[in-house]
Amino acid sequence: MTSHIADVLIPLALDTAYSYAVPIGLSLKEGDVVQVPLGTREVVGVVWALRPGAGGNFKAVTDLIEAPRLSPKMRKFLDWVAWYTLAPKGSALGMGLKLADSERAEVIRVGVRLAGPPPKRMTPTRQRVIDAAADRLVRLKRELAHEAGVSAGVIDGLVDEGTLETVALLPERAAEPPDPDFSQTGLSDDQRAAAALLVSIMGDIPSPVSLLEGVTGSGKTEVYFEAVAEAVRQGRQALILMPEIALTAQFLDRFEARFGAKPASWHSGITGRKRERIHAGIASGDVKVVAGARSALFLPYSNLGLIVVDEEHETAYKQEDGVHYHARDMAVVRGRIENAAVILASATPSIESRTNVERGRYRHVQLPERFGGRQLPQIHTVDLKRETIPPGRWLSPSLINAMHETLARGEQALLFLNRRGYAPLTLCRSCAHRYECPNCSAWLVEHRFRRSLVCHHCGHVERTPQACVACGTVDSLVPCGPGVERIAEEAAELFPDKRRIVLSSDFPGGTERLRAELAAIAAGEFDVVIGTQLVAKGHNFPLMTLVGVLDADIGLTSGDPRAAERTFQLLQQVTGRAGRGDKPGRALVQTWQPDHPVIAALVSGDAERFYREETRVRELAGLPPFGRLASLIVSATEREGAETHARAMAKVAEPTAGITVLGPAEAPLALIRGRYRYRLLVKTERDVDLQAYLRAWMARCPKTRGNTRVAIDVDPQSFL
DNA sequence: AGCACGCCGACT
DNA sequence: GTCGGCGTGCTC
Repeated sequence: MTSHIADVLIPLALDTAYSYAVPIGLSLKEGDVVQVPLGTREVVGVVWALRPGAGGNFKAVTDLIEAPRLSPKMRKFLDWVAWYTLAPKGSALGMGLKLADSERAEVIRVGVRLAGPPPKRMTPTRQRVIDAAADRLVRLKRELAHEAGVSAGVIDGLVDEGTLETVALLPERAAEPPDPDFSQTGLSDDQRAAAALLVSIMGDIPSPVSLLEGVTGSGKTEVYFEAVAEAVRQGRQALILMPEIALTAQFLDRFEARFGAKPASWHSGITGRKRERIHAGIASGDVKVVAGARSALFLPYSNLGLIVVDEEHETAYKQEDGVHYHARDMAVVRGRIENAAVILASATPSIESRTNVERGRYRHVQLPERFGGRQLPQIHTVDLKRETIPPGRWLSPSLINAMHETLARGEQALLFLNRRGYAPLTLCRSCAHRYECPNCSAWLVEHRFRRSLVCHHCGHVERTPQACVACGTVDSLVPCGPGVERIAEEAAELFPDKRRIVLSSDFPGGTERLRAELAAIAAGEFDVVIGTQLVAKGHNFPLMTLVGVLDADIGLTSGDPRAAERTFQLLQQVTGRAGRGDKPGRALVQTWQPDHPVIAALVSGDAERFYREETRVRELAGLPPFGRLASLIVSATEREGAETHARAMAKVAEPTAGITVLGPAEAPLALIRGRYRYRLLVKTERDVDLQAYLRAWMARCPKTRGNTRVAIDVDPQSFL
């Protein structure tokens, strides 16, 4: 006989909580983490609701798990995320709980110190240890061994002899507490005014959202640090969200310079004990400031006062597997639920954030100038219709001249081409065979360095053949078009004595080496940098005064409705790399269409102009002006199955008022790997509740349950 | 997510 | 004759 029933949500792809009987003697509260039987196994779940009643038909809750209880606000947030993203509630819970499930007791760390008489048998190594420990301070075993230049075994021996004693140390803190008044950075008048505005509205209810817009180098970070300081002064927590790649030592050092301690940092590389400590510290409120990638949004903050979304326009904030969500949008919602202020910071704000400013939903805080009077780069177009470039070459005479001038002054030049590999297309010169991917029929891209042909769609790799696979002719492969590797070859011929580096996401050696190379560039160890969009983001290169965009038209013609916006942002970011420090920089943008609105807006530096143009272009294309786009991803184990399925769903959807299927969109790489998936892009008219329609739509295709994932790109503000 | 159940192909 | 491949569906 029990008197209560617990509805337990389990972090699996289940949309409903399951009911369990609460055994007598187990006192539960809503939000408690519990263990329950499910089928043949035991799983962890969270009490989502508790109600009176006899649980005769139900299995019983096994036990209460020692883990921080999920607050009502956290549960509300997860419910909202599940509703908004059309994901099962259990999947949403998975994001908030998986972080906690390895909670184990903290091991007590031990240190050693000199305490007893010398050992009976003295040896030279033992003597070195005793000398090193002569000050009688407590040291970690490893540290002492290192200091004395001996192995840990010697220390153990001395502990057994009683010469050294072990001492329990306090557990290491997840993060040292930041001091909001550690050091005030010298802010300019503009920065001070912006910071004061952000700080002044922090306690407002409903919690305010601010768009902090400032060009590269205008000191956005220092400005939002003042808001972080204010949150800490108020005894509340602050979260700084950033794209994973931007979470660098450089950023943590800047934070430390301002606050005297590093923030807790949270990203996929933080594992094990450290992860648990930070998690527990956030739940208890000990950790005051977290700098993290998007998953940090789902941590159990006990008293969140501020969320900063740095580089808010970044597409990396979009999670495209499992639950689909945009971390920036979810941050706005979590801020509202937690009564925390939200600051969206960017040099190139997204269209939806601009729109929210225009509609008066977000406050616009602008930083007009580069800090310290730095100049914005001069941007010029190079009209490819007017310049003569020999076949097989891609650098225009204008760009080559500019490079000579720049390099002669000992400054750096960046050649930007958003295309990995050597050549995007490979043909056989004798039979015109075109190398395509066996899985997705996309062109295979030659990677000369790796001696292979790579599909940039699904990751398929094959060795570059010696002879044509179709006609057998030897050495007949012709590369068509340029990739960064080929540009590097051209630069090597033109500037043989200059130090060059090629950077792209397939850079050998992984993220760590990449970060080291970025630092080396900043330190001036290279003259010419050739890179893909990787170089557009995050890092500052103080010696770089020239940026050459080799083909500004890439991306403008893709079928993606956000192509223009993305290209504009990317080009504005990459040209913004030029002229840091006190050197004015310039950017040369090679293009076939100098009059294209994106290029024109880029050259004039007029983002507003771009935005107006973009809105007009979208209207002409029949697209909604912003947001209100959704993509449905239908997955199946066979390619044909997914495609047929998607088309069937489209048929059901078309007659539904307000939803138009725009057609298939290219599925992102992550979705293709492993399983074949198919993505449809749909739009809705103004004032149509997309969520409701998609729900109805999915209900009419019952077989799609669990097979369909829906990514929604709608302004969440309209649902608050 | 697991795990069971079920339906077809190749083996001691 | 079974063993085991995966495809499908359920878990309070």
